[in-house]
Amino acid sequence: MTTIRLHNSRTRTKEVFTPLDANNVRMYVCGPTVYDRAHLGNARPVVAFDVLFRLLRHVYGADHVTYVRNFTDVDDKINARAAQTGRTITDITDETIGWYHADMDALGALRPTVEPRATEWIGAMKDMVAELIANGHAYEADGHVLFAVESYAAYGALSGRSIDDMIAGARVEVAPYKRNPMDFVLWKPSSDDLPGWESAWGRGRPGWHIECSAMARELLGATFDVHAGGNDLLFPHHENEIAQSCCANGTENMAQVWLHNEMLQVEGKKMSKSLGNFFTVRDLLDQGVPGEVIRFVMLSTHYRKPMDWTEKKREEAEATLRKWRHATAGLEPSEVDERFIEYLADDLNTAGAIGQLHWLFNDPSYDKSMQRRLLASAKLLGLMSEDLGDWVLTKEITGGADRVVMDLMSQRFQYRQMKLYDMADKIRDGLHAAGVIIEDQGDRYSYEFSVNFDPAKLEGLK
RNA sequence: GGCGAGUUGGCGGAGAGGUUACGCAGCGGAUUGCAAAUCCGUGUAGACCGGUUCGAUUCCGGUACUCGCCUCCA
Repeated sequence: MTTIRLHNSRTRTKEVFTPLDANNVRMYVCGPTVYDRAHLGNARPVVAFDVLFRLLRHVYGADHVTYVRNFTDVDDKINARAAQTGRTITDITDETIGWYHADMDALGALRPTVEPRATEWIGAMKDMVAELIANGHAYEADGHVLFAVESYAAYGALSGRSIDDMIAGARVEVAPYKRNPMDFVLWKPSSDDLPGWESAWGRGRPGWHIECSAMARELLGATFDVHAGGNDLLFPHHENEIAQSCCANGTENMAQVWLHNEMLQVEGKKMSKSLGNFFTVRDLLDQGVPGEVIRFVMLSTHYRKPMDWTEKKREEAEATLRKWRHATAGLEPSEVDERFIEYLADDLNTAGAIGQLHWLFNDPSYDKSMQRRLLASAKLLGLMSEDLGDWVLTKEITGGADRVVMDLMSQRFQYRQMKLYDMADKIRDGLHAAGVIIEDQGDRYSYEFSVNFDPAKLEGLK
């Protein structure tokens, strides 16, 4: 069996992965707060940990892996959006979840086994809060329920900070009702105009961190195998999750392995909503960038390294996938390449794995056995699948442009036969400028539309 | 200020204490009316300063710089 190694943020080392139960390998990834379109940075953990999901399914069997990714659909940002637009909260969250699914599907991400919505698990959250109060790890104050960080000796272990350090450098709001400035909210009161649920502490709503702890426990158990998310969630979100879960469940660990992806950057800076330098996955898809190309770019950098999104990478990824898809059209996938899987099993080294795919592609044999392996292997990266391949071979272009291009191609062919090369080249250059890729093969020719294809640029050529 | 990650050839980006990463671009050649595509060949590295070693880009220490977290954020 393939040995998987993963870099555990908790121990800061790469460790051999051994599931608690090989018949049910369990992973949890923090999902989105659903108030807006997912930006490109949101897609990085989705794609990275989708590869982990595929790898685990490959190694342990598709029926033996449970992947939970939540939707945070109760949150102050959602409330603010509702107040600002006059729409209802469920209207906003339902729509945003639909967008999220559409966008992540376009990137070839498999749907997780379970996608719980926080609002469906309020009861479980209230139970957990009550347990934490009962065993002395939480207290009620001024309508809030707060977690007492000093009651948990291991608080700070994941992020490597002491409570004193945190207070020293803290910019947290110091509320008078907190015993310790670092204490965080488990339950907060809701005014009548905000979503709220009746509870032993009055009408209120859950704090952000308790949502993940409660849903993870309900769906995966008190301890499970992998908990993953963006590196910016490491503190405070994951630190707080551990505190809540371990104190409520009386366990030493919440998850065996914690994985954190590095940030996606634009122009060397983190892409984030607060900086306003972000664009959404949908923006790219609408510009004609295929989801498979976005995915390829994401996977060409290791998940624990910062990655810049650039136009050049997009072009290279597109050219590579186009080349692979043309050359392997009609080939049947065989088995997954061993060297490839070694890369992947080594802490999800997708960049190395792609390098191996390049190596397989340069297969000199007549039966193309290595290229058939490429096809089988690439599936583990979610690449080269049939459902993501439309962008290469499709000729369906709106507005009758296909007809126009065909006529121009045939005209050019005639000019060439008549050796009127100036005329032929003029058409070729014009088609090229419009984004049409031309290939001559002896007395035959073919063409294809690049993603930059712009029908308007054909106008002068007719 | 505290905590953490990183710095590889023109660009992107891996592995390995000594043996080709790989891709793109470049260069030379084949092919072509010329291109494109394809094929063959090929140059260029590992921030800086020390240490360990027969030998380090790879291990250890320090310096510089970049980035992230400490506040909602993937």
